Amino acid sequence: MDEGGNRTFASEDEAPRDGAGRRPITLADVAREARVGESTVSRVLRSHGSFSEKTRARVEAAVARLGYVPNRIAGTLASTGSRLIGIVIPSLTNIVFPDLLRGATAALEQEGFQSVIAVTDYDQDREEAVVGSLLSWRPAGLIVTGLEHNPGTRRRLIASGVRVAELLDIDGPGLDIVVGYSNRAAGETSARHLAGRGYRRIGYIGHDLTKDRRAAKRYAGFRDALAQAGLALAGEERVAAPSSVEAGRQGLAALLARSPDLDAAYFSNDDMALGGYFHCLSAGLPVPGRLALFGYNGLDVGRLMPQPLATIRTPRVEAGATAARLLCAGGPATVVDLGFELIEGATA
Amino acid sequence: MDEGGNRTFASEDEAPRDGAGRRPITLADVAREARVGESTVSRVLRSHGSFSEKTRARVEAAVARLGYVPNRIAGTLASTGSRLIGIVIPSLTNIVFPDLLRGATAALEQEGFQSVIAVTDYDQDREEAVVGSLLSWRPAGLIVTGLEHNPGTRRRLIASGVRVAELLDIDGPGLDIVVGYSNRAAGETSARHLAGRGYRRIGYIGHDLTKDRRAAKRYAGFRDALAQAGLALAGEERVAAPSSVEAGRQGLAALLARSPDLDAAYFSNDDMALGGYFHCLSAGLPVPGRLALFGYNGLDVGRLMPQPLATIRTPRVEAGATAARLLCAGGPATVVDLGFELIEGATA
DNA sequence: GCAACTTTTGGCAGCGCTGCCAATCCGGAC
DNA sequence: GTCCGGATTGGCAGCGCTGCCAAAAGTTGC
Repeated sequence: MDEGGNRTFASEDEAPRDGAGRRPITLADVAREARVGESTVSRVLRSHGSFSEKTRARVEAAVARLGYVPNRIAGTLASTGSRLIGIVIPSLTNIVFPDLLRGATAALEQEGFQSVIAVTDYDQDREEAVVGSLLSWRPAGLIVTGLEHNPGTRRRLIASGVRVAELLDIDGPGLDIVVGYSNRAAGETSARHLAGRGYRRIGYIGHDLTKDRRAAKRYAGFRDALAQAGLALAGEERVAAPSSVEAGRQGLAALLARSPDLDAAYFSNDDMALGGYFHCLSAGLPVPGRLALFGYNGLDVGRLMPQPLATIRTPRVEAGATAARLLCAGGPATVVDLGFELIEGATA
Repeated sequence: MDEGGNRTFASEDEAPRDGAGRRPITLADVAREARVGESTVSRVLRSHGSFSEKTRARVEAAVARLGYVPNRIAGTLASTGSRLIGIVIPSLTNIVFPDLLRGATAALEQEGFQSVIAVTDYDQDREEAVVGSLLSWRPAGLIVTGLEHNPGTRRRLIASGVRVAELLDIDGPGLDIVVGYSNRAAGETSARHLAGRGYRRIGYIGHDLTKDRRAAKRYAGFRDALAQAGLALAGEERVAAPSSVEAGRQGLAALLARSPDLDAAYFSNDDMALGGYFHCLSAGLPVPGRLALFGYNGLDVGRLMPQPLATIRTPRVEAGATAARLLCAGGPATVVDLGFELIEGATA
């Protein structure tokens, strides 16, 4: 039945069992060992249907004796649903997405699901490709980030008939389940906060907004709310790179070089803001006396800075967990607004 | 041939096609549509075996027309290898592991593999459970973290016959492929560096070492090298929590309260060290004049602090990528020492 | 035009498991 | 002892795809 060292085998039943490379052990082997039918083994292993206690013991003993590991590939093919959830995130560099994963995998595990992840690098074409790739595993559901997808992605998602949860944004129409918060409102809240505190010459330091649509929405909300307060951005710097501490530090330095008279800086993310804070420390700029700083996301690190960072805390872990639970539960399409929280901190 | 409002269907072949919920489209549908055999479609889709250009075009047109998505579950069951790699990491909170994932998923994608991830929360029993769960997907390989596993996990890994890569540690015997660096040597290097700079009253601030075996190895190496230099730890603080900025900040504060005369602090991780740095800033302790700080991992944030953090840079992304490539390549068992790099920084 | 190949193609038996259905067993009730 | 209904159990047809093998279609050389 397979490459047998140099003995020969009278019947397939005598072929060497697994252990480390031989014929894999199957449900049929367990059934034979336990002297019951295959369906009985299947029922016992899934605790589904009825069987006697004696049978259960027999089967479990056989499983242990043979070291049987069920083959979920076969199980999934034979049954319908797959107990796999695909998760598509733009990046693993920004801690925001591991947070989301964390919430999702924890909730999925409780429900007995497994997650397959894919990373898009904020590229919509890659998103389309990885969505296709994930769909080929016939997942029970898909978690994607944001509401903006290119037409091919939308088409695939819709055509697949798979439940989809779109995360971390609710500013726009969703396909099915939407879990997140309003980035636009977060931007507005940030602007109102800074304006309310009396800052007038406010600058913006952001990363690549064409790729990060949620950051673009915060930016738009921020500008609009400033305008309502009779203000305009006193300067801005877009770093053509993903959000990072370094981008924030260099961005603020560059912006101050051009517009030295800013009194506040709004960053597209907390890690950018932390970079800005480091710049202020290095340059000897008192915060917030000389320059106020405001971030976004509410990372732990901001809370622990000598002066806690003024920011917006977003429920990322909760979003992942909520989406996972909704997907598993299989209810109707919904939009869940988890909201966000203004953290006043001490830097603005 | 596809979704027809409320007609009835003469034969199963006329049953409504997918679109959003009907009978899923299969390879057989594509074959019929393209008027070729199923195996021909399969060959074209996998670019495997030979077929004419004309046939390729016909098949691709049919695929596009029907919106066919191959079913990898069925494909995997029918063929042998699964093009899935399971990745087991202890945590998603510490950026180290997303880094590892990043390297691995990027390399895997190039090879046409997909990754399934599972998180253990530094718990060996959970590791055993998730390894079992991942093995049931019959992955082509498994990436796990560290060399320490409980007996059940080892048994399963060995019995499965699946290739395994153990990452981020090379201090001990491995099962198959081992990719990483010596944590012990990193601890030693750190101690020698501090001792060489003339620090004499060195304290240690660490997180939960019973769970994080690699941190424990660094700690052991650090103590041993100090001893060789005729020194001993002048104090230590173990925070009973995972590594975090907060743990570092509180840990250093607590340690200094007990041992105010320390001249240097060695942290189990960079995020702990960053917390320590924040404490120094808040408490007005000059760094490194009053207290030197030394971390581990070489996170970006350390490089961008007003005074770059003295630390050890570890090749985490590279480790993930290397392991992924080795697993896909299928060579012999090996140990790959990627080494680490001392970053002198300005805090020690 | 034909033999000898090579390329292209189709048919079909599984891969290992689950779902359905029929068979068997068991414990009263009669 | 017999009959009945529910609890257990086994058999077997797929799930959708790939691998193998043989058939069909082209090619080339004479």
